[in-house]
Amino acid sequence: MGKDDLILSARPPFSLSSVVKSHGWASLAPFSTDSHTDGLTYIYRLDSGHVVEMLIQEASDGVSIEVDGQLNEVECEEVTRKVEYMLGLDQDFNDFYRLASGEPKLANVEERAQGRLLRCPTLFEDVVKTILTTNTMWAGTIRMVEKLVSQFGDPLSADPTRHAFPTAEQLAATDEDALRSTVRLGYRAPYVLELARDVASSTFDLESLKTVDIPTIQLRKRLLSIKGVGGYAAANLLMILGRYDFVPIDTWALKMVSHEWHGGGQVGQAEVEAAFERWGEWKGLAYWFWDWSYVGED
DNA sequence: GGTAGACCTGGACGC
DNA sequence: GCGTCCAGGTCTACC
Repeated sequence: MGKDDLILSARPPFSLSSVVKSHGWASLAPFSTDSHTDGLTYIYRLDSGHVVEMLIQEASDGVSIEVDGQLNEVECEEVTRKVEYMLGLDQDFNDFYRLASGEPKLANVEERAQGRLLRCPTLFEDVVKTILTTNTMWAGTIRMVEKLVSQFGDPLSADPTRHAFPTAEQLAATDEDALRSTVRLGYRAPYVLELARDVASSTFDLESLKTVDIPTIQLRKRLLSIKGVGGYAAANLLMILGRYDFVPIDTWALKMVSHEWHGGGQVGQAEVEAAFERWGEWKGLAYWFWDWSYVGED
């Protein structure tokens, strides 16, 4: 495989920019955005162990992928499969757009091709990152993920200062003290370690949850069985998995709903759920892309 | 089923 | 430079 020779098409409407801006994942290692090329880069560890940098850019009907170095046919197929999943190229939001067309607060979702949420190549990486978003500021999440990647991920051969996200096996081989003292995970360290060990030992087939054909409520229960994953984290992960039946309720959600419908007064989970109940299986997306009136001080 | 308190880190602030 | 307070979800124990 040479440069610029992978072109993937997406189900329209599609906007790479919308996927990149869909949530904060693009600013967490080993993702990065490139202002010069307006593209998304990701340092990816192939199944073979070979670490490459992928540059993903908008193309006419989808995206182009440029990979540093030569890939064989099997590796090209792997990169194609992963990028299709990460960007949700085949995801269909037409039912959501039809519902949203009557709601002024969601008036632009179709025009902006909003709906897809950027995903990591493995659910393991998405779960670890989600755990690292809980009970901390966003700057703390960025810092923890960066340290986790630089300490335990395999280096990019072209630039050994940059690394891929560590595999479950690599994290399973470390210990709680290292995760606490080096990565500063605090009380999250045993959660990440337990998950890594369960996945590495095949005690927990986490990746199968990407495609498992079970009701959302059951999928949520499986996610909640992971230590460190509570209601907010499970709803966030369900969104990543393309299930939008739950709203990820954090302090920001409470604040937004409070100002949108309750005059800034105190609200709880029940009020947030009630506010989006009418959106049914799309309530997570309706919440996510809602055009909030309150901009606040943060 | 609901609730209180502990868990950690880093930033802000006062002294 | 040091101490204190605070923000951020989840877990566990208890009622």
